[in-house]
Amino acid sequence: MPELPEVETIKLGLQRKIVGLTIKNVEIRSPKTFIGDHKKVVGQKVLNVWRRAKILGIDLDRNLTLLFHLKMTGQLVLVHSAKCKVQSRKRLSTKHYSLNTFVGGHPTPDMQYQMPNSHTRVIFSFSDGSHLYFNDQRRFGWVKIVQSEKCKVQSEEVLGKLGPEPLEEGFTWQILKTNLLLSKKGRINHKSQPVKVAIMDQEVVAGVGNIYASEACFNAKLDPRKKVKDLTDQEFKKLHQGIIKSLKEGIKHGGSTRAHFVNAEGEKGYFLDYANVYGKEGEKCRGCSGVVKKITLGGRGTYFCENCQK
DNA sequence: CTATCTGTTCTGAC
DNA sequence: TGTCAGAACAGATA
Repeated sequence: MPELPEVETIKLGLQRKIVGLTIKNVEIRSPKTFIGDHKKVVGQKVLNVWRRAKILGIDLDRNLTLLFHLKMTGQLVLVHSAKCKVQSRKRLSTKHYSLNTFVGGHPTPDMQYQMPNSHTRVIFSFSDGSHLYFNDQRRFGWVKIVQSEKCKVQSEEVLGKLGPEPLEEGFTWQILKTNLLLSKKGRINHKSQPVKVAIMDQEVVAGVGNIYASEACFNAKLDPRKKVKDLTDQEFKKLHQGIIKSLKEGIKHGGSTRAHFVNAEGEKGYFLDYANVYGKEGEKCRGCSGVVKKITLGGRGTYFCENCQK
């Protein structure tokens, strides 16, 4: 699932496995998905893998960086060795498979893990024989080549306008409050927005998507409908902590689920298990005796407990 | 079968 | 200026 915790999980996995390798080939199956001249990255070595908001970056030689955005249904699959290619579903052993592949992004049924599949848009081949598959069912995601130097945090040119990284030190409750209350031209005024909608703006805080926005409000015991301008300092503090907690739990989960990802039940277990409210409509609240309700805010599904989120 | 839902983000109309 | 629908697209689910 391509929100911050998922992209972070992919980053950690790729860091261990592709740094130092050289790209031997790039196959583009969906031209719209790849922006730039793919030939430029062939022959370049992977220097580093990083993340900013929901964007994944792979630094290469020659001041080149590959940027990935998975959008809603993007997925990255690294298959280490062609020798261990899975032949049929019956032979799909979790242990065997997880040793040789690394998967991150949008969950799909396990049959689809034979790579490439019908959703494969770009394939990178590395010097050690491994392959990185960029899959994206809805083709909203993209890969692009940019100059590494343009990826500096301050630069809006290639990464867009992004607020602070929620898991870094610079993200304090005061910064969150400032960004939420800031009103200046060219920027959305969040004051009259529901708090859940406001924290999904990447300029306020980077990387919070629809799931974690609901989860953050639950952790903060805050009604997602509450207007930003009505929040007290105490509530900004709770919101700040709620965001951090939800993302950290997501990362913890993303890391621990990876190995089980290929199980038959893996897909459902993927996020429904750890979420407190997301996707839990009608279920008992984990924090009180209430029932989780689903509403629409800013056009997006929103889950919360009316009883304990005030 | 049809209708409606979906984890993202940008654009343009009103 | 703020709000909203629609566009990119494809599949799962009711």
